[in-house]
Amino acid sequence: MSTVSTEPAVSPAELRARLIEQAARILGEEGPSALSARRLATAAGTSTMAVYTHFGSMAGVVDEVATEGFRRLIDHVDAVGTSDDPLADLRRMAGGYRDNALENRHLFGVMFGAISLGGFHGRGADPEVSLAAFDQIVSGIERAMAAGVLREGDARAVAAQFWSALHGYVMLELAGMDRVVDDSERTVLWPMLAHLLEALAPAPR
Amino acid sequence: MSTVSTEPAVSPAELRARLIEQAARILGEEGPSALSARRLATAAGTSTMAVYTHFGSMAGVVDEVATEGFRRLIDHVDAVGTSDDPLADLRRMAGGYRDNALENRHLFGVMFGAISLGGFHGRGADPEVSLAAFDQIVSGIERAMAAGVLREGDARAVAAQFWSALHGYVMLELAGMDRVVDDSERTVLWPMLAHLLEALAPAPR
DNA sequence: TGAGGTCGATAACGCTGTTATCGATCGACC
DNA sequence: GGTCGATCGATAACAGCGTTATCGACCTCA
Repeated sequence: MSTVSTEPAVSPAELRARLIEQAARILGEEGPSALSARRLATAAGTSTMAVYTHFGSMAGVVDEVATEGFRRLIDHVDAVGTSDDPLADLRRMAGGYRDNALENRHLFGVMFGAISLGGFHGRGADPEVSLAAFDQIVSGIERAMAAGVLREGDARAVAAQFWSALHGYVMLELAGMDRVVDDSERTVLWPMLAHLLEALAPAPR
Repeated sequence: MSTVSTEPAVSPAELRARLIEQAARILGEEGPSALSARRLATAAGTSTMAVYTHFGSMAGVVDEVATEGFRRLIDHVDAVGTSDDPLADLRRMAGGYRDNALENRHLFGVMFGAISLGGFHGRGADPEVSLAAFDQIVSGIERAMAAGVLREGDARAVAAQFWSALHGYVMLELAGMDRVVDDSERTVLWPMLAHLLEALAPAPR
């Protein structure tokens, strides 16, 4: 028998990807407190040093995971597709946004919670990726304007309003604040978005 | 000279209050990563054990600080007072909410960020206090309904919509997302709230 | 075949949250 | 008035944390 290792001998790039993947998994399954350098390294089958050669610090890991979270959000929202009813598309985008947040609550927290306790919080996700997520909403608004169901105007500003309202509802829901109002999905989220879009509708002539 | 100590000999209740006060101060001045049991104990002039006898764990401290944050928010919003223009009052409440968040961003993060990294997050603030904060908004909405500038309806549901939109804008601003839209206070926050209230206005007869 | 450089495994630093132990101090009750 | 009981906090220890220095192994290119 030779001394040749029978192990796969992963490349640095593979290892890096595996670290991000495992970090996202641990975060999602066990929450923020379970994500440590040693734990992450073991899960990825390597040593803690690999974490530091690839990401510099745990904050670097978090930034990378946050970016990954935005990529998944984009995919999730993209999956709802488009129809010939741009307002319905916006509603379905909102639903996708919310579903993604509820299914990946810890990941969502990292994406937006520069605010973190006891924690490493780095500089946040790659702006290019988080901007792409915002651009999805902008596109949705633009389609609605082009179709004449929303008043023409600054699509980015309108998209930011839509996003703020949606995001706020989701954040409050994640924080458990939805308990202050019963059945809030039916009496808060959808009416709120409907009101916003209604006020942005073209003036009746 | 007797052996009587010249120290103040603080009571347990005083010490507890001092711990909460110092925890809020450290968090506000130096951020989440500076808040440790030893650091907190030293700042309050005691030992780490005091933290555990009074709060059980650091998570307990965080819950208490979050509750304190809601109390300060309530005071801040209360300070705007009321006028005979309920809609203007709502706008000023929103301004107070936002100002409070920007001035105490770490505290704000703890209040709503059950989401925390590497962290202790406990069960959140005392529901009674956070509910009181929500009730401020409900009262504002009720006054507007009573004055006939908002359509009569479920004030709690409407308040939740108002809160969601406001909260979402503030959270995105704290996360640095306001950079995706220029001058967002003027083109996002106020127009968004105006649109929401406009859609909730009584139907013209 | 050799040289250079990248990458990760090992071990150590000071710090963290948390707990066991124990002494002091204060109030109640006989 | 004196003693008993309980509450509270100071000390010291534990395992685990992020991070770093060291160093050996490997892969690439000449």
